Amino acid sequence: MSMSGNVGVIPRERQSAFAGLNDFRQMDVGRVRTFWRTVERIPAGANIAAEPDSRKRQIVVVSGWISETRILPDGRRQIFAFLLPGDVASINASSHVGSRGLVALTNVEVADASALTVGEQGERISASLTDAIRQREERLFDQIVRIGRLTAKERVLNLLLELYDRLDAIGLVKENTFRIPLTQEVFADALGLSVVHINRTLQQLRREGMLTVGRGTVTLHQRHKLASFACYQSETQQAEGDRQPRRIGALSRD
Amino acid sequence: MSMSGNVGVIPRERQSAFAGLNDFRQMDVGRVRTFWRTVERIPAGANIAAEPDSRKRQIVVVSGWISETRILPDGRRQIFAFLLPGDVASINASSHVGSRGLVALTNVEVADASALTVGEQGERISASLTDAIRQREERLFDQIVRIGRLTAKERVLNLLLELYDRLDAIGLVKENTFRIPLTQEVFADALGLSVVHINRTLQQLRREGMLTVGRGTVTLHQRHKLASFACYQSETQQAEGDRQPRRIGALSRD
DNA sequence: CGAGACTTTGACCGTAGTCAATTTATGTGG
DNA sequence: CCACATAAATTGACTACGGTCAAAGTCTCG
Repeated sequence: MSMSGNVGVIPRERQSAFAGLNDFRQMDVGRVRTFWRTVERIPAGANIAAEPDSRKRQIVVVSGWISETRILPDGRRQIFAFLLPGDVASINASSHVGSRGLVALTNVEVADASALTVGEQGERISASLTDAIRQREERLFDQIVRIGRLTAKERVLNLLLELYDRLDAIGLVKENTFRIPLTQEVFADALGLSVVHINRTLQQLRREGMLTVGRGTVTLHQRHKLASFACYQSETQQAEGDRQPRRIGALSRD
Repeated sequence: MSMSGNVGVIPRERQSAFAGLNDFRQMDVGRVRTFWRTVERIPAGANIAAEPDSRKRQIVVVSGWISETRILPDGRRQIFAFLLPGDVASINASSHVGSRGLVALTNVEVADASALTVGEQGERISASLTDAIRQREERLFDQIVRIGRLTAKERVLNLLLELYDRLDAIGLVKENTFRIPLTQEVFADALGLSVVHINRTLQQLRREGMLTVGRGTVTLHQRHKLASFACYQSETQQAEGDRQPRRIGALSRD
């Protein structure tokens, strides 16, 4: 299964729409031009797979949303992360049965990361990619905490707060509002909840005036309060508190 | 906060106990000798923090169990992963409030990864470290699926199966049995469940003859059946099954 | 206008959490 | 080697968060 979509040059006009990307990774305009030339376009809903030849592959998202997903044999689905412009991901050549897969949630443009790390500015970009990878891992931890220890309300808020910050960083937030091309089902699969419960949770959050949702758009009110309520900490901290060391014992009786 | 424990040379005699480590990362004996010299010993229950000076740091576990943990401001705790001999982890200099922390679950010996990647064999070891890092990420995904989409019984089995495979790979499994220095509370924090429920789940699994637990030891019966029951796949596959593309819609009404 | 995808609602269920008490290790000092 | 202290494992009673099922309502788009 090879990558869906076609390769093409993105018209210059559109560049303005992604202006934020420049700031995000400190890539200079010249570099971004090169960027455009190696961009691949992928239609919404398509799978992003590695070329049959290349074993491994790293991509950078230029525009659009991607989800990293795994589907269990019985149909249950889990979304690990959402990839936004500027994010990096590796594709395992093996996109076969059950692996982690990348799915375009919108029309997407991706660039080959390896193609960006060569040349004069390569090192600089390489560094920002390294940083992107680090952030990516950090987000996986956040995701684990969300589904492992937070309640439904907290999960929803926590994820929305993360998306807010990430989108804000690339200039896609205006007046506490951002576009979010996610289905409630997708949201549910990311947060380990059922669609029905996501729906009810969103309603509750709306009723409580914590957020406004509508037409693919989300507005967060009083982000500070929300953050502390949902145990959210914008890309750095977290609260430690070493619990007193316990005896390291056996799992059980017998 | 600097790394707890003291640095010392590990007596040669003990090396035999970790024979499996050689096979695991294909490190030749000579290299392992160097290994020992840079080993740091950490007592059970202690925190493993970066030296105040070194910004980032990568370590390799030589012996013992470590947990990667985060504690939320309200005390809830989530364990991201368990580190076993041969595993790699990076320590953020900032071991302050709320970050991800490494906690020794047993007496532990760790080596500095960077110290291992220099010299003649450095490249070879470096490669195996890279591989270890890849596996590590893969396991984070497994962890997300576990707590996001599996039931309590499945979670417990799935994790035990993973530990089985990892311990087996380093020669620490005998007759389907392995030692597991985990408290039910630790187990609970890793699987996003309550201690009480972990306890009851273990009992149920015992009653159903799927496993035997006792005195810090676990025996898995009919691993194959357990694996399919718990959606476990030993470090490779997974079942894909692209759900039909849905319309990418808005999150809601209004 | 219809079809299909998505959202919403209601009724009901069940897995897992909470609280609190009890029992069972495990260890330590005398 | 025993008594006591403490961590860990267990149990029971009760709760509640979130899941399931099924039907209806909305929105989009061809």
